[in-house]
Amino acid sequence: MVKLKDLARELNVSITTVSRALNGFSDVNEATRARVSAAAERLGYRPNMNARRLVTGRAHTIGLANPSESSLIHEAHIAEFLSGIGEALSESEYDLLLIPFKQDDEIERYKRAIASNRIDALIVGSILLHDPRIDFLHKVGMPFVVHGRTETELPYAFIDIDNESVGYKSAVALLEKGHRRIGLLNGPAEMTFARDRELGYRRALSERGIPFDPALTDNAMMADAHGFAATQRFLTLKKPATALIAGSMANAIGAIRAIRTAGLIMGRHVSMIAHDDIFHFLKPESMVPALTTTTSSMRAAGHRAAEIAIRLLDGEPVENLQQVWEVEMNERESVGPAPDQG
Amino acid sequence: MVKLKDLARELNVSITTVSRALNGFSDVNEATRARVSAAAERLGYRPNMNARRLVTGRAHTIGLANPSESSLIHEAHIAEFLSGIGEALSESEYDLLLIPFKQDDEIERYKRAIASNRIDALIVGSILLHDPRIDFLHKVGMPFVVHGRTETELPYAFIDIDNESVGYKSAVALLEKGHRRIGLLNGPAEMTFARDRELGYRRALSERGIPFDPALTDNAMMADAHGFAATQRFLTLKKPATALIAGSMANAIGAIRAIRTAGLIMGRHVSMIAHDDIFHFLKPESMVPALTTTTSSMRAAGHRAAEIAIRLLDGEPVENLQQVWEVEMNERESVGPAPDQG
DNA sequence: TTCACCAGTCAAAACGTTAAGGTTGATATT
DNA sequence: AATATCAACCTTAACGTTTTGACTGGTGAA
Repeated sequence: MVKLKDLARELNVSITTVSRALNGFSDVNEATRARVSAAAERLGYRPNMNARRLVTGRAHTIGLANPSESSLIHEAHIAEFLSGIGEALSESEYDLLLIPFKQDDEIERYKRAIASNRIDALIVGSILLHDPRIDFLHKVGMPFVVHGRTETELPYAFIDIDNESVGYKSAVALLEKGHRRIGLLNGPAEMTFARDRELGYRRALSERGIPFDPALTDNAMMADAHGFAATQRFLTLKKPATALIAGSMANAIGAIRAIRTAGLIMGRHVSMIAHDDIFHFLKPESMVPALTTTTSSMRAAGHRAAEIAIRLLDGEPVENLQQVWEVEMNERESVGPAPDQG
Repeated sequence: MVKLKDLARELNVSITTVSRALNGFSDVNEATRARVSAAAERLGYRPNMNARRLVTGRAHTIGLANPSESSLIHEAHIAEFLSGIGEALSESEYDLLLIPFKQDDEIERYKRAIASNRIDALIVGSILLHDPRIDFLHKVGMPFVVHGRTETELPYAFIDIDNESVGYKSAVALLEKGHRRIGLLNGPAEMTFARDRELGYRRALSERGIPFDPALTDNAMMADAHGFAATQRFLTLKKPATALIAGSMANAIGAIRAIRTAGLIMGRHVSMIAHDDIFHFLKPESMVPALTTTTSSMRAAGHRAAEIAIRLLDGEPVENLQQVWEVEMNERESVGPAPDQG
């Protein structure tokens, strides 16, 4: 492995000069810099990251916690999110450290990663309404970016989509088609995004004077099986749902199966709008009928989260690093007018 | 951040003694070791990873390449695989470095990670029949574990499932029900796993004297839309398929939709067996009808891959680190007898 | 008594880089 | 002519570990 010393010997200059030449300092002659760069290129020099990390005290690495039991939404979403982070980081020479954790040792894992100087910043997801991780990170002063939001007085950097609007827009679109019984297949109640979506959903209802019926909401992790079960429940109520809002493509698939199993046709007997985080292996436009969705790219969110982390480390104030993305609605074929109720 | 020096001062011993006590050397008095451990615990000492890495020359980190354009099967699978790696690594204090790459710079990224001393070993997936990455890693002498297999004379550590058997068992199960026209929804032809599955499929056919019909195989990335399109093609041949083998749950979903769209019933008009890598958000047993599958856990594979990497670094010979897992068949409701052909 | 040995400890060097401050010799300023 | 300034380079010290080899004082053997 070729190191600074080798380059220095080769070029008859000091190690310092080589280092400063490569790092773009102004007190090195342009001719020398050119010679150094050429030699570095020729010999395939790459700085030893660990030496650099030790002396600078910066790990040049961003951490991301990853649950070992893939329980929550995480599952497929995280792959896309990760790719987005990867895109952003590879442009800026930062590394990504995955921090695996199980059940309840997440904060313990954070401590370990922080104390051993492995990371400069952290990206945290799967955010709860009241999330102890946020308090902890604040307390120890580790820079962090939240994917989502939480209830706290403390300032923090985040990237989130407007989940209130997801619930609101979806509900409004269905209400305008005459639907009055709209089932909400939502995420776990303790998660902020699920709370926000319900808030939007309820606002749409109340603006139109329609009472909220708790029997028409389901809180569970977003999985195929839950979408199926909850939809079956919604469709067999005394006053069954005529429309559904699905929290993700995963439970939308289950919902579609439940609709079919009941002998109903989506877009005719039952309408549906799903939220799509964009998986490449499951496209709403290729469903039959094509699924109307609210859309936001998980990958883009990962990309942005990483960018925010880097800007944070570059000293940009937290206030500039709080972003909420509007979601767009893609109207397709799964929404139709409410059927006449007997 | 508390360091060795702090502990040494606190305990009135040398830095060396603290280090050796903590690292379990035999030449330190048990009483001293106890005092040191207690103090380390009390003050929350964690070794600075970067200093340790620098002096030992080992990064204590395993790398995993991650495509930025999530094109191939990778997508959802990688999340499970990652979790498995995470499980294994967290038990052994190793870190996991994600190495993002796009299109064709994968080997370039490897070089960078290796030369800068970021990783001790690499796990590589999405393996091609002839894979330049394997040759490269051999050449530079970086320890690596392959998830899958490739055609090469060189020895290497791997974890793979018996894909030939996946193709064979699935085909046999369908042939025994009288099916003679079996569509194979396979992965890209240049990938080893897809080649192996086709090999098994063809062996089953030829053992029964049934000619292989290329019109009944489809090679494409495993996505919903491809499953749909290929199934439509298979079902509209002059002599249509009466059964399908789907390479993953992703294109199985598309296939199911195509079957329904054609007004056919799975398990009755068309039988199907899919390979299931086990996603928690998509369960074959909760499909209607429940899907018969061959099963292998992507998560378990990730776990094992990481274990192999660690054993490799511990000096275990490559020959001991080559594992092929048998897959099991889960019979459910999507396979029925071949319908009478007009 | 002398020597060898051993358990337990330590000082010093090394890992490869960055950063602080000093040293040149040449040019500009007075 | 003396002094200040400056570009360009260098020496040295750090970063926090691990590791090597040396040093103790005590014990047992000769």
